[in-house]
Amino acid sequence: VSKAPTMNDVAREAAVALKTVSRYVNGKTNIDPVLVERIQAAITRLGYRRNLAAASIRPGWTSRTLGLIISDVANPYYAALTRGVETVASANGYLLSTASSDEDGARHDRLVDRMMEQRVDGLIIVPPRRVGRPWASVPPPLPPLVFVDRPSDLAGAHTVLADNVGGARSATAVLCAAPAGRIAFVGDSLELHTMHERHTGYRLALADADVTYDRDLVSSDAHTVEEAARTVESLMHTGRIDAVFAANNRASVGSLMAFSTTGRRLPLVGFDDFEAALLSSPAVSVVSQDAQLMGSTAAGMILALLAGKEPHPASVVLPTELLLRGSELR
Amino acid sequence: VSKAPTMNDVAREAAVALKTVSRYVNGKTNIDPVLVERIQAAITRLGYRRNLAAASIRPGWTSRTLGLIISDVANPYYAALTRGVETVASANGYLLSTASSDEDGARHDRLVDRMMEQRVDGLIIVPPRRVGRPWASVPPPLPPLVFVDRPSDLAGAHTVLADNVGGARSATAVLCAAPAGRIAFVGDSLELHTMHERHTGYRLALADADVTYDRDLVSSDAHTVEEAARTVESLMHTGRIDAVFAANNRASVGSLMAFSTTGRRLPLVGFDDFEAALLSSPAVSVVSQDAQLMGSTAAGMILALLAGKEPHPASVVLPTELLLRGSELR
DNA sequence: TTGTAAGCGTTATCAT
DNA sequence: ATGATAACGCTTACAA
Repeated sequence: VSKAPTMNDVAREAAVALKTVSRYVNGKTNIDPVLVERIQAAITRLGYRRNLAAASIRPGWTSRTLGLIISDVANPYYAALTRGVETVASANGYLLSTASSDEDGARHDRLVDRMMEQRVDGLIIVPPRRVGRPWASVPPPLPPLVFVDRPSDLAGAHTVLADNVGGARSATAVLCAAPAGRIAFVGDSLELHTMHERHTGYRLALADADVTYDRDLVSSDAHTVEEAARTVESLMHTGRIDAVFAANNRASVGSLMAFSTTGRRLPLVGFDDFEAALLSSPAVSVVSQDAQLMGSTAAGMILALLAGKEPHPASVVLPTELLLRGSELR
Repeated sequence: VSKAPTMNDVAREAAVALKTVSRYVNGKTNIDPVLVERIQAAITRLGYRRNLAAASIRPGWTSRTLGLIISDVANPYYAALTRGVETVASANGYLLSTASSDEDGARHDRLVDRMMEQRVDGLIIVPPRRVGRPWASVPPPLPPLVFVDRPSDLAGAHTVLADNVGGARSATAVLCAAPAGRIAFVGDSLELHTMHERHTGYRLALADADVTYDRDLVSSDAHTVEEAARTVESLMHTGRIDAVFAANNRASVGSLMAFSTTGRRLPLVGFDDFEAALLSSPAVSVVSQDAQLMGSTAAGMILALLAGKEPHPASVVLPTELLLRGSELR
């Protein structure tokens, strides 16, 4: 591995001044065509590639790199979000540094520090469940920051969220519409922001339909598909539920498994779409959230901030869509 | 947004020389404890963060950043691969720049150039379907390079592939084992390396079982789930097939849809695992490939190269695993 | 142990 | 239009 040729090498090879090469490389037009020819030739002869890292340390210059910290790329939801960010970034000439925090605050903080040290131009962040250091304690200057999927502890921060309350409310409302009563809420811990919101939507829909809220129908410890399946099964055995609102896709899949083992199905609507939803019969109705749009929206806000514009609105709540496919029916 | 404090600012604030701050920041031990104290204080007071981009342009220094170019992060397979790379990179203090080529050669080449200009230390690459410029035409020096999932046109390149031939062979063999005859191959274009290999495995298994190869049972235009479903349906209507080898997960899902619409199922084994596989009954047997392991293996090879070691072996073919879940039976 | 000075590859100022 | 020369923030000989 030899050393990469520098702009200086090109200048020497083309017998012009360093600055002229710089001008050429930066697309300046006022250059003698003869010299352009010589420079062009020297560049291809030497195989010169500009060093953007070196250029970025000049005042007023940037790395043209965005940072994205999510919880786990392997999760399809965050993968889609990543794609959204990437598409916008790339279309605007930005590279994207990605990293997964695994919901760990300390790890998350380390990644933030690392990206700031690398001088990314902007940071898009999914706050981890187990939060770490408060944002207020991070010394300025901070790069443009946008939080996605969950709110952050930073006051007045730019945020892109999904309408968890509205989505859960409409899903539950559909289940209420059938002339039946008891609708189970199956999900993860209510300490999680999204779960809390979906639970709120669930309660609002019940209230809308004059159904009394029953704490015993709410299960918030379905962390895995298997746990969700067991939960739904036991709720079905008690015979006290007539329908299921699955508050995340693990709960949806768990419900399907419970239906399959008990040989009996109940009306079901899930939150967040999943691949298998179309394959079961009836197909599973879901509240779908557009993760990719979330990502591209966040990236757009970062770009606005980088352009010196304050994005309007400062924060966004993206609507969800209720996809009725049959499973909501009795 | 004020200007970030520099090492010089810290030196002035702590009333020491620039070099001493540099020593401290780089973890050198031989520093007067009194000065350490002063420097530490100045750093927190000013909120100093080192500028890694600036450090990286010094000779012998690197950006400690890896680049990863895949076809699409939103594809669960590549998302898993990304996670594998990311985990290893992050554990070794490397940041990861990711980008999707969308299988487009020109786009891919642009991303490669961009990452090389940004001076990433190493590049992990999934060659796009519609290839662009040959690697031999890229002027040196090239960073350490590892190709994943598909072979590249670069002679002697380090590569990490899945055992597509072996996986398809074992899957087809299982279907041959049942005392039946005609096994359909449903997949995408055979021009794709992975498809070609899986088709080869399919043929080898047929030969192993003394079953004659019938070109009419091979469909290589199932680009989408819907197309695959239609293909399988029409094959079933002709009544000429007794089993299906689905050569990718779109074909697997399409087969399930065809079974559902025709109300009749055939023995089925798919290539590449998918979420819905466990939900259908019987559960779908698949050849599973460990994309995450592929990513971590590739990252490990890059790290070896960066450490000056030649990785052994220079290229890897990762085994696949045949997961029998019931759908392979009559 | 600490400081001075040079230099990494680039861009910007300001003469020419 | 072109070219010396000085930055940018950092590390490292080399001197003190």
